[in-house]
Amino acid sequence: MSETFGIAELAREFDVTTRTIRFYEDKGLLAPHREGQRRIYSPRDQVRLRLIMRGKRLGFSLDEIRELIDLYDADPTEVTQLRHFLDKIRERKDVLTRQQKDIAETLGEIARIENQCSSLLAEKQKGRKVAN
Amino acid sequence: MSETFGIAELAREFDVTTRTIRFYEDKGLLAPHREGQRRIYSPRDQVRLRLIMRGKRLGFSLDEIRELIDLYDADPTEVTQLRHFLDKIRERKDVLTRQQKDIAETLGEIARIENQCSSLLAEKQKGRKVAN
DNA sequence: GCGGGCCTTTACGTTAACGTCAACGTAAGG
DNA sequence: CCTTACGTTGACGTTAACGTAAAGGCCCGC
Repeated sequence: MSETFGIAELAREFDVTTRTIRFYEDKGLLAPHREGQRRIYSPRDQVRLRLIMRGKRLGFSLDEIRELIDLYDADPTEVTQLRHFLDKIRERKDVLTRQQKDIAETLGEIARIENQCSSLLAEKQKGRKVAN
Repeated sequence: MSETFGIAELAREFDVTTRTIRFYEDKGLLAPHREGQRRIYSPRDQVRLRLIMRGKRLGFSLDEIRELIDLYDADPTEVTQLRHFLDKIRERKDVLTRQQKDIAETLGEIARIENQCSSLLAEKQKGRKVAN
């Protein structure tokens, strides 16, 4: 019914260990509500964890991921902060754009190899039939 | 004249330390020719290092990077190997495609934030002029 | 001959991101 | 009351990817 998770549930859902989740909390990436001692994960926490996982897939460090997440839900009040904020955003954009390029290149090269391979495979199999 | 590099040159060129380069060699990612004791890096080695750096920007481990590079210059002779090879290639493609999606999402969200921010900044600056 | 630059190998140190283990609390079920 | 499941904190272990320092070889110009 409720959309809140216990730590074990959350761990199963995201296919990580509870240790990992607690570790992220230590690092300030999560801050679940508590019922007594126990951690309760709201939908918002779940979104955060999703963001964390996405960051990891992109190879970012936990520090970088926290910075990124902070961008998501901070709202800077002062103009100076706002500028700084925009700078950070653009840095991120640059990195991500760079990654896009890298991926495009790599995918291109891989595709070439794959084509060579699969046509080679086709050859071999044709040859086999004939040879037999 | 010659296109070969010493280790220090290479390090400067790619903005890494010589330690890093030697480390990659230890890990089997590079295998430079030697003149006596000294390492000589051919253009081919330079390409390899470039691939390594790209892999790192994408968050791959050195092991994963080596696998990828091995894909580049291996040519599998047996059909069984060829199949296995194609499997690996497709795995890579999947990961990269996944990353593409993740990046696209992240860039989208970041763009939204950037827009909010910059319009907010514009507001503030207009308000300032008026307020003054 | 000597400092400086470039190179070598060997080895121990460090950081991030967890894994693993210990020792304990609490609530439910038989 | 005992076990079982789920949770807690705390502390030490581990792996990857280097950093850093030690000790020395080779060649150059002064």
